[in-house]
Amino acid sequence: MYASSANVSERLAAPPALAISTVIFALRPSRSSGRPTLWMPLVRRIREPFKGQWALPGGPLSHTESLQDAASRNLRETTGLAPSYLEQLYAFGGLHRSPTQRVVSIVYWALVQPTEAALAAESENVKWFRADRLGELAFDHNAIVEYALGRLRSKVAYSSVAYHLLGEYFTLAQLREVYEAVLDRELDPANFRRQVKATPEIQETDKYLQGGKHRPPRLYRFTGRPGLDQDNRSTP
Amino acid sequence: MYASSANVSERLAAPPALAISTVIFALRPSRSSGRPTLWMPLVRRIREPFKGQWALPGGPLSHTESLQDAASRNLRETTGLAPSYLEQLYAFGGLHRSPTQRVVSIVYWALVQPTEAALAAESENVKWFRADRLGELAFDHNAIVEYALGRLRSKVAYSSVAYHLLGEYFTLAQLREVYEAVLDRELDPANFRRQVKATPEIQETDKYLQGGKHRPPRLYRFTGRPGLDQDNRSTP
DNA sequence: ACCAGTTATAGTCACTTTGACCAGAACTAA
DNA sequence: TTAGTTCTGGTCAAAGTGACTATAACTGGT
Repeated sequence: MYASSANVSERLAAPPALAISTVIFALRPSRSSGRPTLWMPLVRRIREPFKGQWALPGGPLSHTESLQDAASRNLRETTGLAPSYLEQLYAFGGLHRSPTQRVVSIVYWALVQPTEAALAAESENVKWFRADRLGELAFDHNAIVEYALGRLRSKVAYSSVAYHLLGEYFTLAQLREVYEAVLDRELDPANFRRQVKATPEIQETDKYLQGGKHRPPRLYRFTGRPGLDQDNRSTP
Repeated sequence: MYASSANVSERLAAPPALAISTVIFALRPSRSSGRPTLWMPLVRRIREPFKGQWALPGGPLSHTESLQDAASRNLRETTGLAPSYLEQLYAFGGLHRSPTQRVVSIVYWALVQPTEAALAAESENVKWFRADRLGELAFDHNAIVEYALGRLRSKVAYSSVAYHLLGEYFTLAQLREVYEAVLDRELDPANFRRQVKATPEIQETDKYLQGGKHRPPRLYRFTGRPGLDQDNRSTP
Protein backbone atom coordinates (compact mmCIF):
# COMPACT_ATOMS: atom_id res chain seq x y z
CA MET A 1 0.00 0.00 0.00
CA TYR A 2 0.97 3.57 -0.42
CA ALA A 3 1.86 4.71 3.05
CA SER A 4 2.75 1.49 4.79
CA SER A 5 6.37 1.57 3.67
CA ALA A 6 6.82 5.32 4.01
CA ASN A 7 8.06 7.29 6.96
CA VAL A 8 6.17 10.10 8.61
CA SER A 9 7.32 12.96 6.43
CA GLU A 10 6.73 11.01 3.27
CA ARG A 11 3.26 10.21 4.48
CA LEU A 12 2.47 13.84 5.10
CA ALA A 13 3.66 14.80 1.64
CA ALA A 14 1.64 12.13 -0.12
CA PRO A 15 -1.89 12.99 -1.25
CA PRO A 16 -4.72 11.59 0.89
CA ALA A 17 -5.54 8.01 -0.03
CA LEU A 18 -8.83 7.51 -1.82
CA ALA A 19 -10.94 4.44 -1.09
CA ILE A 20 -14.33 3.13 -2.09
CA SER A 21 -16.53 1.27 0.38
CA THR A 22 -20.05 -0.08 0.25
CA VAL A 23 -22.79 -0.65 2.77
CA ILE A 24 -24.83 -3.61 1.54
CA PHE A 25 -28.34 -4.29 2.79
CA ALA A 26 -30.39 -7.42 2.29
CA LEU A 27 -33.34 -9.03 3.99
CA ARG A 28 -33.00 -12.27 5.89
CA PRO A 29 -35.45 -13.93 8.23
CA SER A 30 -34.69 -13.23 11.85
CA ARG A 31 -33.56 -16.28 13.80
CA SER A 32 -35.95 -15.56 16.62
CA SER A 33 -39.12 -14.22 15.04
CA GLY A 34 -38.68 -15.44 11.48
CA ARG A 35 -39.76 -12.05 10.16
CA PRO A 36 -37.50 -10.33 7.64
CA THR A 37 -34.80 -8.11 9.09
CA LEU A 38 -31.94 -6.11 7.66
CA TRP A 39 -28.61 -7.86 7.33
CA MET A 40 -25.30 -6.85 5.80
CA PRO A 41 -22.09 -8.60 4.84
CA LEU A 42 -18.83 -7.51 6.44
CA VAL A 43 -15.26 -8.54 5.76
CA ARG A 44 -12.59 -9.30 8.30
CA ARG A 45 -9.48 -7.13 8.18
CA ILE A 46 -6.41 -9.19 7.46
CA ARG A 47 -3.90 -6.39 8.06
CA GLU A 48 -3.26 -3.61 10.46
CA PRO A 49 -4.81 -1.32 11.37
CA PHE A 50 -7.79 -3.02 13.02
CA LYS A 51 -6.50 -6.44 12.01
CA GLY A 52 -9.08 -9.12 12.79
CA GLN A 53 -11.99 -6.68 13.17
CA TRP A 54 -14.96 -6.54 10.87
CA ALA A 55 -15.25 -3.77 8.32
CA LEU A 56 -17.24 -2.64 5.32
CA PRO A 57 -16.19 -4.16 2.02
CA GLY A 58 -13.99 -1.72 0.16
CA GLY A 59 -10.77 -1.06 -1.61
CA PRO A 60 -8.82 1.41 -3.66
CA LEU A 61 -10.12 3.12 -6.77
CA SER A 62 -8.71 1.82 -10.02
CA HIS A 63 -7.86 4.23 -12.79
CA THR A 64 -10.04 2.63 -15.38
CA GLU A 65 -13.36 2.65 -13.59
CA SER A 66 -15.86 5.20 -12.41
CA LEU A 67 -16.70 5.50 -8.74
CA GLN A 68 -19.87 3.51 -9.18
CA ASP A 69 -18.11 0.80 -11.16
CA ALA A 70 -15.54 0.54 -8.43
CA ALA A 71 -18.25 0.09 -5.81
CA SER A 72 -19.98 -2.47 -7.98
CA ARG A 73 -16.82 -4.45 -8.62
CA ASN A 74 -15.84 -4.37 -4.99
CA LEU A 75 -19.19 -5.69 -3.98
CA ARG A 76 -18.93 -8.52 -6.47
CA GLU A 77 -15.39 -9.45 -5.55
CA THR A 78 -15.84 -9.53 -1.81
CA THR A 79 -19.32 -10.98 -1.55
CA GLY A 80 -20.19 -12.33 -5.00
CA LEU A 81 -23.27 -10.15 -5.02
CA ALA A 82 -24.85 -8.13 -7.82
CA PRO A 83 -26.85 -5.26 -6.34
CA SER A 84 -30.33 -4.35 -7.53
CA TYR A 85 -29.84 -0.84 -6.26
CA LEU A 86 -26.66 1.17 -5.85
CA GLU A 87 -26.28 4.80 -4.89
CA GLN A 88 -23.58 7.05 -3.55
CA LEU A 89 -23.95 7.67 0.16
CA TYR A 90 -21.38 10.20 1.27
CA ALA A 91 -17.70 11.04 1.14
CA PHE A 92 -16.09 10.63 4.54
CA GLY A 93 -12.87 12.55 4.96
CA GLY A 94 -12.22 13.25 8.61
CA LEU A 95 -8.60 13.68 9.62
CA HIS A 96 -8.27 10.71 11.94
CA ARG A 97 -10.36 8.01 10.36
CA SER A 98 -7.36 5.77 10.03
CA PRO A 99 -4.49 5.86 12.52
CA THR A 100 -1.83 5.22 9.89
CA GLN A 101 -2.69 7.53 7.02
CA ARG A 102 -5.16 10.08 5.81
CA VAL A 103 -7.95 8.27 3.97
CA VAL A 104 -10.93 9.75 2.16
CA SER A 105 -13.63 7.14 1.63
CA ILE A 106 -16.36 7.54 -0.93
CA VAL A 107 -19.07 5.25 0.36
CA TYR A 108 -21.88 3.69 -1.63
CA TRP A 109 -24.91 1.83 -0.36
CA ALA A 110 -26.58 -1.08 -2.06
CA LEU A 111 -29.69 -3.20 -1.86
CA VAL A 112 -29.67 -6.83 -2.97
CA GLN A 113 -32.59 -9.15 -3.51
CA PRO A 114 -33.14 -12.08 -1.17
CA THR A 115 -32.48 -14.71 -3.86
CA GLU A 116 -29.09 -13.16 -4.46
CA ALA A 117 -28.40 -12.72 -0.79
CA ALA A 118 -29.21 -16.35 -0.05
CA LEU A 119 -26.44 -17.70 -2.24
CA ALA A 120 -23.89 -15.13 -1.18
CA ALA A 121 -20.54 -16.61 -0.36
CA GLU A 122 -19.82 -16.76 3.34
CA SER A 123 -16.38 -17.68 4.57
CA GLU A 124 -13.90 -17.22 7.34
CA ASN A 125 -13.43 -13.61 6.32
CA VAL A 126 -16.87 -12.72 4.98
CA LYS A 127 -19.86 -12.95 7.26
CA TRP A 128 -23.39 -11.57 7.50
CA PHE A 129 -24.60 -9.55 10.48
CA ARG A 130 -27.90 -8.10 11.54
CA ALA A 131 -27.73 -4.38 10.83
CA ASP A 132 -28.97 -3.53 14.30
CA ARG A 133 -26.58 -5.89 16.04
CA LEU A 134 -23.14 -5.16 14.69
CA GLY A 135 -20.24 -5.30 17.03
CA GLU A 136 -17.52 -2.72 17.10
CA LEU A 137 -16.32 -2.25 13.55
CA ALA A 138 -13.00 -1.03 12.22
CA PHE A 139 -12.34 2.66 11.56
CA ASP A 140 -15.45 4.83 11.69
CA HIS A 141 -17.53 2.17 10.03
CA ASN A 142 -20.15 2.04 12.77
CA ALA A 143 -20.93 5.70 12.14
CA ILE A 144 -21.05 5.08 8.40
CA VAL A 145 -23.52 2.25 8.83
CA GLU A 146 -25.71 4.43 11.02
CA TYR A 147 -25.66 7.11 8.37
CA ALA A 148 -26.56 4.56 5.71
CA LEU A 149 -29.42 3.25 7.82
CA GLY A 150 -30.75 6.75 8.14
CA ARG A 151 -30.59 7.23 4.39
CA LEU A 152 -32.30 3.92 3.77
CA ARG A 153 -35.10 4.79 6.17
CA SER A 154 -35.76 8.20 4.69
CA LYS A 155 -35.56 6.91 1.12
CA VAL A 156 -37.95 4.07 1.88
CA ALA A 157 -40.38 6.59 3.30
CA TYR A 158 -40.49 8.94 0.33
CA SER A 159 -39.29 6.99 -2.71
CA SER A 160 -39.73 3.49 -3.98
CA VAL A 161 -36.49 1.77 -3.12
CA ALA A 162 -38.05 -0.89 -0.91
CA TYR A 163 -38.91 -3.00 -3.95
CA HIS A 164 -35.23 -3.59 -4.61
CA LEU A 165 -35.08 -5.66 -1.44
CA LEU A 166 -37.67 -8.04 -2.85
CA GLY A 167 -37.80 -10.37 -5.83
CA GLU A 168 -39.86 -9.83 -8.95
CA TYR A 169 -43.15 -11.00 -7.45
CA PHE A 170 -44.27 -10.21 -3.96
CA THR A 171 -47.39 -9.96 -1.85
CA LEU A 172 -48.46 -6.76 -0.21
CA ALA A 173 -47.86 -8.37 3.16
CA GLN A 174 -44.26 -9.10 2.20
CA LEU A 175 -43.83 -5.54 1.03
CA ARG A 176 -45.32 -4.29 4.25
CA GLU A 177 -42.90 -6.43 6.25
CA VAL A 178 -40.05 -4.76 4.40
CA TYR A 179 -41.32 -1.36 5.39
CA GLU A 180 -41.82 -2.53 8.95
CA ALA A 181 -38.32 -3.95 9.13
CA VAL A 182 -36.71 -0.80 7.77
CA LEU A 183 -38.84 1.75 9.60
CA ASP A 184 -38.97 -0.39 12.74
CA ARG A 185 -42.66 0.11 13.43
CA GLU A 186 -45.86 -1.69 12.59
CA LEU A 187 -48.08 -0.47 9.80
CA ASP A 188 -51.79 -0.97 9.41
CA PRO A 189 -52.27 -3.59 6.68
CA ALA A 190 -55.38 -2.00 5.21
CA ASN A 191 -53.98 1.52 5.07
CA PHE A 192 -50.69 0.28 3.71
CA ARG A 193 -52.52 -1.55 0.97
CA ARG A 194 -54.46 1.57 0.07
CA GLN A 195 -51.31 3.66 -0.27
CA VAL A 196 -49.40 1.09 -2.29
CA LYS A 197 -52.26 0.53 -4.68
CA ALA A 198 -52.35 4.27 -5.30
CA THR A 199 -48.81 4.29 -6.70
CA PRO A 200 -48.76 3.73 -10.47
CA GLU A 201 -45.51 1.76 -10.42
CA ILE A 202 -47.25 -1.19 -8.80
CA GLN A 203 -48.77 -3.77 -11.07
CA GLU A 204 -51.36 -6.29 -9.99
CA THR A 205 -50.80 -9.76 -11.47
CA ASP A 206 -53.11 -12.74 -11.92
CA LYS A 207 -50.95 -14.93 -9.74
CA TYR A 208 -51.45 -15.82 -6.14
CA LEU A 209 -49.00 -17.08 -3.59
CA GLN A 210 -50.01 -20.66 -2.82
CA GLY A 211 -48.88 -22.83 0.03
CA GLY A 212 -49.66 -20.53 2.88
CA LYS A 213 -51.84 -21.58 5.74
CA HIS A 214 -54.52 -19.06 4.95
CA ARG A 215 -56.18 -17.17 2.17
CA PRO A 216 -53.70 -16.97 -0.70
CA PRO A 217 -52.63 -13.38 -1.29
CA ARG A 218 -52.34 -11.84 -4.72
CA LEU A 219 -48.88 -11.27 -6.18
CA TYR A 220 -47.76 -7.87 -7.40
CA ARG A 221 -44.76 -6.60 -9.26
CA PHE A 222 -42.83 -3.37 -9.43
CA THR A 223 -42.66 -1.73 -12.84
CA GLY A 224 -40.52 1.27 -11.97
CA ARG A 225 -37.04 1.98 -13.15
CA PRO A 226 -34.45 -0.79 -12.86
CA GLY A 227 -33.12 0.71 -9.67
CA LEU A 228 -29.56 0.95 -10.72
CA ASP A 229 -28.95 4.50 -9.75
CA GLN A 230 -30.86 7.08 -11.68
CA ASP A 231 -28.71 9.65 -9.92
CA ASN A 232 -25.50 8.71 -11.52
CA ARG A 233 -26.84 8.85 -15.01
CA SER A 234 -26.63 12.63 -14.76
CA THR A 235 -23.67 12.75 -12.41
CA PRO A 236 -20.57 11.19 -13.94
CA MET B 1 0.58 20.26 -10.02
CA TYR B 2 0.87 16.56 -9.86
CA ALA B 3 0.48 15.42 -13.44
CA SER B 4 1.51 18.45 -15.41
CA SER B 5 5.19 17.55 -15.32
CA ALA B 6 4.70 13.81 -15.64
CA ASN B 7 4.56 11.69 -18.75
CA VAL B 8 1.70 9.39 -19.65
CA SER B 9 2.84 6.29 -17.80
CA GLU B 10 3.61 8.23 -14.65
CA ARG B 11 0.18 9.77 -14.82
CA LEU B 12 -1.49 6.40 -15.06
CA ALA B 13 0.45 5.10 -12.10
CA ALA B 14 -0.34 8.05 -9.89
CA PRO B 15 -3.46 7.90 -7.73
CA PRO B 16 -6.45 9.93 -8.90
CA ALA B 17 -6.18 13.56 -7.88
CA LEU B 18 -8.61 14.68 -5.21
CA ALA B 19 -10.15 18.13 -5.37
CA ILE B 20 -12.74 20.07 -3.41
CA SER B 21 -15.14 22.43 -5.15
CA THR B 22 -18.09 24.47 -3.99
CA VAL B 23 -21.30 25.69 -5.57
CA ILE B 24 -22.21 28.94 -3.86
CA PHE B 25 -25.71 30.39 -4.00
CA ALA B 26 -26.83 33.84 -2.97
CA LEU B 27 -29.76 36.08 -3.75
CA ARG B 28 -29.35 39.26 -5.74
CA PRO B 29 -32.00 41.45 -7.25
CA SER B 30 -32.54 40.75 -10.90
CA ARG B 31 -31.44 43.57 -13.20
CA SER B 32 -34.67 43.48 -15.13
CA SER B 33 -37.42 42.77 -12.62
CA GLY B 34 -35.68 43.72 -9.38
CA ARG B 35 -36.98 40.59 -7.73
CA PRO B 36 -34.48 38.34 -5.98
CA THR B 37 -32.85 35.68 -8.13
CA LEU B 38 -30.15 33.08 -7.59
CA TRP B 39 -26.59 34.10 -8.34
CA MET B 40 -23.28 32.36 -7.87
CA PRO B 41 -19.61 33.40 -7.97
CA LEU B 42 -17.31 31.72 -10.47
CA VAL B 43 -13.57 31.95 -10.92
CA ARG B 44 -11.71 32.23 -14.20
CA ARG B 45 -9.23 29.47 -14.98
CA ILE B 46 -5.73 30.83 -15.28
CA ARG B 47 -4.16 27.59 -16.53
CA GLU B 48 -4.83 24.83 -18.94
CA PRO B 49 -7.05 22.94 -19.26
CA PHE B 50 -9.97 25.28 -19.97
CA LYS B 51 -7.75 28.32 -19.48
CA GLY B 52 -9.85 31.49 -19.54
CA GLN B 53 -13.15 29.74 -18.94
CA TRP B 54 -15.25 30.11 -15.83
CA ALA B 55 -15.32 27.37 -13.24
CA LEU B 56 -16.50 26.57 -9.75
CA PRO B 57 -14.19 27.73 -6.96
CA GLY B 58 -12.09 24.82 -5.78
CA GLY B 59 -8.69 23.43 -5.08
CA PRO B 60 -6.76 20.56 -3.64
CA LEU B 61 -7.36 19.06 -0.21
CA SER B 62 -4.81 19.95 2.40
CA HIS B 63 -3.67 17.33 4.87
CA THR B 64 -4.57 19.26 7.94
CA GLU B 65 -8.21 19.99 7.25
CA SER B 66 -11.43 18.03 6.93
CA LEU B 67 -13.40 18.03 3.72
CA GLN B 68 -15.80 20.61 5.04
CA ASP B 69 -13.00 22.83 6.30
CA ALA B 70 -11.38 22.64 2.91
CA ALA B 71 -14.60 23.73 1.23
CA SER B 72 -15.03 26.52 3.74
CA ARG B 73 -11.48 27.77 3.34
CA ASN B 74 -11.69 27.62 -0.41
CA LEU B 75 -14.83 29.64 -0.39
CA ARG B 76 -13.26 32.27 1.82
CA GLU B 77 -10.06 32.48 -0.18
CA THR B 78 -11.60 32.79 -3.59
CA THR B 79 -14.60 34.95 -2.82
CA GLY B 80 -14.10 36.32 0.69
CA LEU B 81 -17.41 34.80 1.72
CA ALA B 82 -18.45 33.04 4.92
CA PRO B 83 -21.34 30.71 4.22
CA SER B 84 -24.39 30.49 6.44
CA TYR B 85 -25.06 26.99 5.18
CA LEU B 86 -22.64 24.39 3.87
CA GLU B 87 -23.33 20.79 2.96
CA GLN B 88 -21.71 18.09 0.91
CA LEU B 89 -23.30 17.70 -2.49
CA TYR B 90 -21.76 14.72 -4.24
CA ALA B 91 -18.46 13.14 -5.20
CA PHE B 92 -17.93 13.33 -8.94
CA GLY B 93 -15.46 10.81 -10.26
CA GLY B 94 -16.11 10.11 -13.93
CA LEU B 95 -13.15 8.98 -15.96
CA HIS B 96 -12.92 11.90 -18.34
CA ARG B 97 -13.84 14.90 -16.31
CA SER B 98 -10.49 16.47 -16.97
CA PRO B 99 -8.58 15.89 -20.22
CA THR B 100 -5.19 15.88 -18.54
CA GLN B 101 -5.59 13.68 -15.48
CA ARG B 102 -8.05 11.66 -13.48
CA VAL B 103 -9.71 13.94 -10.96
CA VAL B 104 -12.23 13.05 -8.28
CA SER B 105 -14.04 16.13 -7.04
CA ILE B 106 -15.88 16.22 -3.76
CA VAL B 107 -18.32 19.05 -4.22
CA TYR B 108 -20.01 21.10 -1.52
CA TRP B 109 -22.81 23.58 -1.87
CA ALA B 110 -23.26 26.72 0.17
CA LEU B 111 -25.78 29.44 0.88
CA VAL B 112 -24.67 32.94 1.81
CA GLN B 113 -26.76 35.78 3.16
CA PRO B 114 -27.37 38.86 1.03
CA THR B 115 -25.41 41.20 3.29
CA GLU B 116 -22.37 38.96 2.88
CA ALA B 117 -22.94 38.53 -0.81
CA ALA B 118 -23.18 42.27 -1.38
CA LEU B 119 -19.65 42.95 -0.18
CA ALA B 120 -18.13 39.92 -1.90
CA ALA B 121 -14.95 40.72 -3.74
CA GLU B 122 -15.36 40.84 -7.47
CA SER B 123 -12.34 41.08 -9.72
CA GLU B 124 -10.98 40.22 -13.10
CA ASN B 125 -10.99 36.55 -12.18
CA VAL B 126 -13.97 36.35 -9.83
CA LYS B 127 -17.39 37.26 -11.10
CA TRP B 128 -21.04 36.66 -10.20
CA PHE B 129 -23.47 35.05 -12.60
CA ARG B 130 -27.18 34.35 -12.57
CA ALA B 131 -27.56 30.65 -11.83
CA ASP B 132 -29.96 30.20 -14.74
CA ARG B 133 -27.77 32.07 -17.19
CA LEU B 134 -24.32 30.60 -16.94
CA GLY B 135 -22.29 30.22 -20.05
CA GLU B 136 -20.32 27.14 -20.87
CA LEU B 137 -18.22 26.30 -17.84
CA ALA B 138 -14.98 24.37 -17.55
CA PHE B 139 -14.93 20.60 -17.02
CA ASP B 140 -18.32 19.12 -16.12
CA HIS B 141 -19.19 22.09 -13.98
CA ASN B 142 -22.44 22.85 -15.81
CA ALA B 143 -23.72 19.42 -14.87
CA ILE B 144 -22.58 19.91 -11.29
CA VAL B 145 -24.42 23.21 -11.03
CA GLU B 146 -27.57 21.61 -12.37
CA TYR B 147 -27.27 18.87 -9.80
CA ALA B 148 -26.77 21.46 -7.05
CA LEU B 149 -29.80 23.40 -8.25
CA GLY B 150 -31.86 20.24 -8.03
CA ARG B 151 -30.68 19.62 -4.51
CA LEU B 152 -31.38 23.19 -3.49
CA ARG B 153 -34.91 23.00 -4.89
CA SER B 154 -35.77 19.75 -3.18
CA LYS B 155 -34.24 20.85 0.11
CA VAL B 156 -36.10 24.13 0.04
CA ALA B 157 -39.32 22.21 -0.51
CA TYR B 158 -38.99 19.85 2.44
CA SER B 159 -36.56 21.39 4.90
CA SER B 160 -35.85 24.87 6.14
CA VAL B 161 -32.74 25.92 4.28
CA ALA B 162 -34.33 28.91 2.58
CA TYR B 163 -33.77 31.02 5.68
CA HIS B 164 -30.02 30.85 5.16
CA LEU B 165 -30.41 32.94 2.05
CA LEU B 166 -31.91 35.76 4.12
CA GLY B 167 -30.66 37.95 6.93
CA GLU B 168 -31.74 37.71 10.55
CA TYR B 169 -35.01 39.58 10.09
CA PHE B 170 -37.29 39.17 7.13
CA THR B 171 -40.87 39.64 6.08
CA LEU B 172 -43.02 36.79 4.92
CA ALA B 173 -43.16 38.38 1.49
CA GLN B 174 -39.38 38.32 1.28
CA LEU B 175 -39.35 34.70 2.36
CA ARG B 176 -41.96 33.91 -0.23
CA GLU B 177 -39.88 35.59 -2.92
CA VAL B 178 -37.00 33.29 -1.98
CA TYR B 179 -39.19 30.25 -2.43
CA GLU B 180 -40.50 31.63 -5.70
CA ALA B 181 -37.00 32.32 -6.99
CA VAL B 182 -35.75 28.86 -6.09
CA LEU B 183 -38.79 26.87 -7.11
CA ASP B 184 -39.42 29.08 -10.12
CA ARG B 185 -43.16 29.38 -9.64
CA GLU B 186 -45.53 31.75 -7.92
CA LEU B 187 -46.99 30.90 -4.55
CA ASP B 188 -50.23 32.11 -3.07
CA PRO B 189 -49.32 34.69 -0.39
CA ALA B 190 -52.11 33.70 1.98
CA ASN B 191 -51.47 29.97 1.79
CA PHE B 192 -47.74 30.47 2.06
CA ARG B 193 -48.24 32.55 5.18
CA ARG B 194 -50.42 29.86 6.69
CA GLN B 195 -47.81 27.18 6.13
CA VAL B 196 -44.88 29.23 7.41
CA LYS B 197 -46.71 30.27 10.54
CA ALA B 198 -47.38 26.61 11.26
CA THR B 199 -43.65 25.82 11.52
CA PRO B 200 -42.35 26.20 15.06
CA GLU B 201 -38.94 27.47 13.98
CA ILE B 202 -40.44 30.76 12.87
CA GLN B 203 -40.64 33.52 15.44
CA GLU B 204 -42.85 36.55 15.14
CA THR B 205 -41.17 39.75 16.28
CA ASP B 206 -42.57 43.13 17.34
CA LYS B 207 -40.76 44.91 14.56
CA TYR B 208 -42.14 46.02 11.25
CA LEU B 209 -40.37 46.84 8.04
CA GLN B 210 -40.76 50.58 7.54
CA GLY B 211 -40.13 52.62 4.45
CA GLY B 212 -42.23 50.65 2.01
CA LYS B 213 -44.92 52.29 -0.04
CA HIS B 214 -47.70 50.36 1.59
CA ARG B 215 -48.79 48.71 4.77
CA PRO B 216 -45.64 47.82 6.72
CA PRO B 217 -45.22 44.08 7.07
CA ARG B 218 -44.21 42.38 10.27
CA LEU B 219 -40.68 41.07 10.62
CA TYR B 220 -39.96 37.46 11.53
CA ARG B 221 -36.85 35.53 12.42
CA PHE B 222 -35.67 31.99 12.09
CA THR B 223 -34.82 30.23 15.34
CA GLY B 224 -33.70 26.89 13.92
CA ARG B 225 -30.23 25.47 14.01
CA PRO B 226 -27.34 27.67 12.87
CA GLY B 227 -27.38 26.02 9.47
CA LEU B 228 -23.80 25.03 9.40
CA ASP B 229 -24.24 21.49 8.37
CA GLN B 230 -25.94 19.30 10.90
CA ASP B 231 -25.00 16.40 8.65
CA ASN B 232 -21.32 16.59 9.18
CA ARG B 233 -21.55 16.65 12.92
CA SER B 234 -22.21 12.93 12.76
CA THR B 235 -20.23 12.23 9.59
CA PRO B 236 -16.57 13.06 10.00
C1' DA C 1 -58.94 65.57 4.98
C1' DC C 2 -60.11 62.39 1.76
C1' DC C 3 -59.60 58.86 -1.75
C1' DA C 4 -57.26 55.54 -4.73
C1' DG C 5 -53.87 52.11 -4.89
C1' DT C 6 -51.36 48.44 -2.90
C1' DT C 7 -49.85 45.09 0.21
C1' DA C 8 -50.65 42.53 4.62
C1' DT C 9 -53.39 39.43 6.88
C1' DA C 10 -57.39 36.58 8.18
C1' DG C 11 -60.84 33.58 6.91
C1' DT C 12 -63.89 30.30 4.02
C1' DC C 13 -64.78 26.24 1.24
C1' DA C 14 -64.11 22.15 -1.36
C1' DC C 15 -61.03 18.50 -2.04
C1' DT C 16 -57.40 15.19 -0.79
C1' DT C 17 -54.70 12.58 2.34
C1' DT C 18 -54.07 9.94 6.61
C1' DG C 19 -54.82 7.13 10.74
C1' DA C 20 -58.02 4.25 13.21
C1' DC C 21 -61.23 1.05 12.86
C1' DC C 22 -64.87 -2.41 11.07
C1' DA C 23 -66.56 -6.32 8.35
C1' DG C 24 -66.92 -9.66 4.98
C1' DA C 25 -64.20 -12.92 1.76
C1' DA C 26 -61.23 -16.77 1.20
C1' DC C 27 -58.42 -19.99 2.47
C1' DT C 28 -56.31 -23.99 5.94
C1' DA C 29 -56.41 -27.19 9.65
C1' DA C 30 -58.89 -30.04 12.56
C1' DT D 1 -68.55 -28.26 9.40
C1' DT D 2 -66.23 -25.11 12.30
C1' DA D 3 -62.56 -22.37 14.17
C1' DG D 4 -58.70 -19.67 13.07
C1' DT D 5 -56.16 -16.53 10.31
C1' DT D 6 -55.11 -13.50 6.75
C1' DC D 7 -56.68 -10.87 2.75
C1' DT D 8 -59.33 -7.28 1.10
C1' DG D 9 -62.60 -3.53 0.67
C1' DG D 10 -64.93 -0.16 3.06
C1' DT D 11 -66.32 3.94 6.49
C1' DC D 12 -65.35 7.99 9.35
C1' DA D 13 -63.16 11.83 11.44
C1' DA D 14 -59.07 14.70 11.59
C1' DA D 15 -55.63 17.18 9.29
C1' DG D 16 -53.61 19.33 5.34
C1' DT D 17 -53.87 21.85 0.72
C1' DG D 18 -55.19 24.91 -3.19
C1' DA D 19 -58.28 28.47 -4.79
C1' DC D 20 -60.46 32.24 -3.49
C1' DT D 21 -62.74 36.34 -0.85
C1' DA D 22 -62.66 40.06 2.32
C1' DT D 23 -60.93 43.27 5.50
C1' DA D 24 -56.96 45.96 7.67
C1' DA D 25 -53.32 49.21 7.31
C1' DC D 26 -50.35 51.85 5.20
C1' DT D 27 -48.59 55.65 1.30
C1' DG D 28 -49.07 59.17 -2.03
C1' DG D 29 -51.67 62.44 -4.51
C1' DT D 30 -55.42 65.74 -4.76
